[in-house]
Amino acid sequence: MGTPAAAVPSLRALVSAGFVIAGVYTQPDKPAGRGQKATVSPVKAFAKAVGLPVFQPSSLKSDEGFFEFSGLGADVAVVVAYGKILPLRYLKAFPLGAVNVHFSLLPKYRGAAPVNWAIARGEKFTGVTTMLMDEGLDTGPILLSKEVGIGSSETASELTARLAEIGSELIVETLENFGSLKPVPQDDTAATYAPILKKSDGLIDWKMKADEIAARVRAFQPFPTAFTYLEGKKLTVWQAEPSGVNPARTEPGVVISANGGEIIIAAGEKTSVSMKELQLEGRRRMSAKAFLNGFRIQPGIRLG
RNA sequence: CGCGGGGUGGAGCAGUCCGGUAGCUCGUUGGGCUCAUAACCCAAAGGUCGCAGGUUCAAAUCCUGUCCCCGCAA
Repeated sequence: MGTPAAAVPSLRALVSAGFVIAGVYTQPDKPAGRGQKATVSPVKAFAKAVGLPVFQPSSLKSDEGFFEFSGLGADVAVVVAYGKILPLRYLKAFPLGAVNVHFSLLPKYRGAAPVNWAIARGEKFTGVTTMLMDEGLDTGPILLSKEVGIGSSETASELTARLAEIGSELIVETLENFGSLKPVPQDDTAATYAPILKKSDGLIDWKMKADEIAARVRAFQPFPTAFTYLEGKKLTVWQAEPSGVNPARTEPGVVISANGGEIIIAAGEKTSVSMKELQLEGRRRMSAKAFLNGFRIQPGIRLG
């Protein structure tokens, strides 16, 4: 059971490892993108490509839906970013229960956006964990986990792709050694949460320190992306890095300089940020240098 | 038929409303200046204005159709 691109490697790995897939559950096709075209989830696209049966219930509450699920007669359910809360009876439908692949080192970063928040908080490493699912939110006993370093300039998109691959190896290893693994209860006192990201989380608060802003720029990709406003238009920041101190104590959000291919913005606590890659609404993303060729930004104007 | 913006020399943009020699910043090439430079000065190359029709003496600009890109909303 899974939906986004991050779930595909696990499904592929299970197929390659020789596991028999009784069925693939994924979110229903939804109107998305420009012109509200029906969009197929990456997991569905892969499943259909390799000829696996696909199920896309819009709700898991009905009895018929559950009987269809339990009727698959599988040994275990594998869940990777499915996007729905599984009712308890689903977790107990098969002999070995349900195993989840979570992209953090549990009990840290429980929740929907573990990769994003790990980067946003400036973590140096995170990881992947497989666990037996219980009723709570990512609270089940741990089966296996693997630590993974976070690159200093790595975006959440890039890290998610890496973790997805590592997770695919971990889920295969978990299932192949299932009998000998001892589920270890999580230390709830050490738990932290990674709540689902909202659009508004992307709005840059220029009063934060430069390294925090830069971390969020990397953390909030591909959604909701870090953004600010330039003369009333939304300006998405795709790449940024701390740019030393802010000697003149310019107010946060004010442009300090904009030439030579660099756009320096004042941030909190006398720091400053260099915006390297930008995208103005309606335009495509481009380097700061290219941006300056067409948009003359004068020092002194305020963003946000 | 969800809303909107855009496709103009290698890059990013202006010009389109009020048709009539295609402009700006950057880059490139050559030359100059300088101890030197992403600095400065001079010069040059480079564009069938997304594509196809139409209107007109004349279309980047007006009309019709079509392809592609982007933001919002989901």
